[in-house]
Parts: sequence; C-alpha cells; structure tokens
Amino acid sequence: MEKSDNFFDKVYDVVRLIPFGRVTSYGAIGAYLGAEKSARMVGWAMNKAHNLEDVPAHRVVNKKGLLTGKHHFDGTNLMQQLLENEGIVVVDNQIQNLEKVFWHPLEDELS
DNA sequence: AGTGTGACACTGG
DNA sequence: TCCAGTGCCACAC
Repeated sequence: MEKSDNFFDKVYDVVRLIPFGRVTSYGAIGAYLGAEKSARMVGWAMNKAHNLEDVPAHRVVNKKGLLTGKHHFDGTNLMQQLLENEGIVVVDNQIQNLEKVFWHPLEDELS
C-alpha cells in the first residue's frame, strides 16, 4: 500500500480537489498530470478510485460532459443523483451548463 | 518482456 | 451534431 503510483495518486489528488458543485474531464486531469494524451489512463485510475470513497469519481466526466462512467457505479443513476445533489443539472447522463460547472485543475492553482 | 485493455480525445466524413 | 476510425499512454496479467 502507499505505493504512490505517481500517476494514479495524482489523479486521486486532483479529483479530491474538485470543489462542490463542479466537475472536470479526464483530459483536464491528464493535462494537469502532464499526460494530456493519457486521458484514458485517468479513467482507469478512476476505475480503482471508485473503490475509494475519498475520490468523488462522480465529479469526473468526459469532455462532452457525459457521465460515461456512471455505468461503473453501484446503482444505475447513482452518479447522476450525486451530481444533481450538488446542484448540477444532468439530463440523459449528460451534464447541462457544463461550462458553468466545469472546473479546471490548473485554475485551482491560480486561485 | 509482451499482449490486452481502458470511465478519452481528436480527426475525418 | 453524430458516427467511425485512429492514437495515445500507463497499468494489469
């Protein structure tokens, strides 16, 4: 444990930094890690992350704002429910007003 | 050491 | 905007 799989660990860290009522994309996280082209890897990281309660994977969606990973959650609409619970409007597994709820990891550093 | 895979992103039609 | 194909990189076996 505590292998600190650099890549994965960073992904988890970024996801945890996602503020309430905001979402981000795999690509954005990948870019933050310096692996913009490895967006797919981010999704894989989430695959393990969804086992970790510390990582709000429901706040991570694809660039289209589509809840691609909701299929991996316990229930069926659990991911959507969680997002709606944060004030995010989701329709047909797609986030509405994505521009408004979208959060950029790098932007957080700018603070 | 090699193969398969993946919750994506991008480009072309 | 949507559909299909391609690239991409790192992990798991």
